[in-house]
Amino acid sequence: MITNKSCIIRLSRYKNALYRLRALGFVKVFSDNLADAIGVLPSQVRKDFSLFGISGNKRGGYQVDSLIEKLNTILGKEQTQEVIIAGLGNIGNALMKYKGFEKEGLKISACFDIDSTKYSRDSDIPVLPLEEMKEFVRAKRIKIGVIAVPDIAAQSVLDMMTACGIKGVLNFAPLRLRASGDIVVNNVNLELELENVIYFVNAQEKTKVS
Amino acid sequence: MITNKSCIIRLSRYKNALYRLRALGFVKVFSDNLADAIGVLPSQVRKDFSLFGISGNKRGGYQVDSLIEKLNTILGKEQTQEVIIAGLGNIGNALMKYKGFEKEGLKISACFDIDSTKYSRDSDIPVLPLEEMKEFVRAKRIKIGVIAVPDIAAQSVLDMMTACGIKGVLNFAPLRLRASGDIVVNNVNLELELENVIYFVNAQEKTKVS
DNA sequence: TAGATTGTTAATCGATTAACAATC
DNA sequence: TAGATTGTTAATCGATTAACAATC
Repeated sequence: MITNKSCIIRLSRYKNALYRLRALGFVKVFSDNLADAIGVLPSQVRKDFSLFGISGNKRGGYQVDSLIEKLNTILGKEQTQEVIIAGLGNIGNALMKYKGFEKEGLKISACFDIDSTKYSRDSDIPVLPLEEMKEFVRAKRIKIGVIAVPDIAAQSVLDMMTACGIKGVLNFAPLRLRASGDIVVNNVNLELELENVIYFVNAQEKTKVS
Repeated sequence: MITNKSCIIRLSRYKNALYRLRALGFVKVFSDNLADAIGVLPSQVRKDFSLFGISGNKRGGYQVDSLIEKLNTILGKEQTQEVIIAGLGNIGNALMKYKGFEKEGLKISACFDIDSTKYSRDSDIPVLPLEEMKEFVRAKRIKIGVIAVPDIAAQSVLDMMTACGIKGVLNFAPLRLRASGDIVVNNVNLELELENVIYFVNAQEKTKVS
């Protein structure tokens, strides 16, 4: 199934919206309920679903429970996903402590750093030397990693993760990484996101003046 | 100038690439140097530039210095942009301490929280009660805010920022905020980004098997 | 001059939206 | 049955890519 990122992001949003709707007592939903909820058109919802073979009932909409289940299967959320973090600086630390992941079925299994003062083998989420990554990842068969190290170290950490058998990476270092092999890299660049806000604010102010 | 987000993101990337190229000694660049650097096609580079009235020299490429200057002007980076953060939890804290912003001309001017134990009026970046946001923002004419508060508080903080005169927001709360008036909201949803990586890893594994 | 590169126009591509037949 | 909603096909839209004349 080849689909684009924004389509998958919409599936996640549908899923989140459905949990809210279910909490409100909804048992079935129509494409326009979901469309309203995430801010797209009803035909977009139906199109997305048909792309993944999700079907509802003509005139009867979709059953909330089974829809959530199907979306979770597609998104790989039937089981808890274990994730490791490389780099225990500001961002790595925030991610480690962030409570939002747990309720999404994401478990931070360990953090890795080069600074030995940060090591703590016995804490809830162990902090280990980078050199132990391969052993840990292989033993636990972990597929997902987060890169939160300084820019200059990011490429070598990606290479290390690739060598460990990590299959997907969320990268916070603000530079383009060269991926070798078939590893998926998704970049989050906070400076760029802020710069983007600033551009559109300035653009809006200019159009208002003119 | 109405353009889409990905075009502006590319402008930021060109700019970053140009700094690197300049550091390597480049005085002029061609569209295919820049294309290589950020991973697009040369015609994309020229198209983007022509959209913003940036022109080079036929056969002579673009002057690095003046190109950087023009991009910085477009991106609103001629002067330091002051930013406030609402919410001093894990993410807010990481952003406050993050060194990457400073060298991008972004200054965190203050943080706001409801927890009085976090207040520190005299630190380098003051931490203030939420109620003082309006006064602070108006006095300093701040236009950009970051929302890093818990989900349930996010909408009310956006409303507060709107009331303060904030024009652009980077939102880390994983839910869709309703913007009133002409405020720009850019959402960063870390759970969604991770979920996305997981989906594509699973998708890739499936195609490899078959 | 010949060759290289821009800037712009046209073609392509893919994603979103609209329309509507099928049907519950 | 009449009305509402899906699922899919066709139309639209916008962004990316290719092509090429202009020109340095």
